[in-house]
Amino acid sequence: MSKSRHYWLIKQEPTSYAWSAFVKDGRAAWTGVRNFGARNNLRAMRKGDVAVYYHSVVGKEAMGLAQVDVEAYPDPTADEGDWSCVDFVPLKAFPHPVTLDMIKGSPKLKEMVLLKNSRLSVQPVTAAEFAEIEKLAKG
DNA sequence: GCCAACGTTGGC
DNA sequence: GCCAACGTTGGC
Repeated sequence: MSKSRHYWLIKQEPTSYAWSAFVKDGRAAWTGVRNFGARNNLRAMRKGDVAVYYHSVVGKEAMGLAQVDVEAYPDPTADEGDWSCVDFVPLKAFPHPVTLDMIKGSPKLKEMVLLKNSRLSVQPVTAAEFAEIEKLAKG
């Protein structure tokens, strides 16, 4: 079993926490996830894994890449329940944001969880999908 | 354990 | 602003 980096997609409404704010902060604890599937994905992340940072609702585009800096630990914002968060740091901004329309228009991306289950806020991305997104981001 | 009702998310 | 999709809750 070779160890391989895993890829993810994290979703955030820019009116709540925009990519630009994340870059300015230089780090973010990804708290507030209250969905079991999303939580399990957070827990599966390993330091160094890379996540596509996607703006939902407003913009509907992938802005850049975040990297896992601290693996899952108890979410300090959870009053009750078994919830986790991870810490991300900005890795790089895309030269060109990848819009939802571009993703929908790419045959290689038609199986993305983003399209199949758009409500899941923390999703796995395959290596092939990730490579395609990076390609689209170059414009 | 089933399923209807409800709340939330997110695209349109 | 609307509504479809999904997850959660609660009655039975």
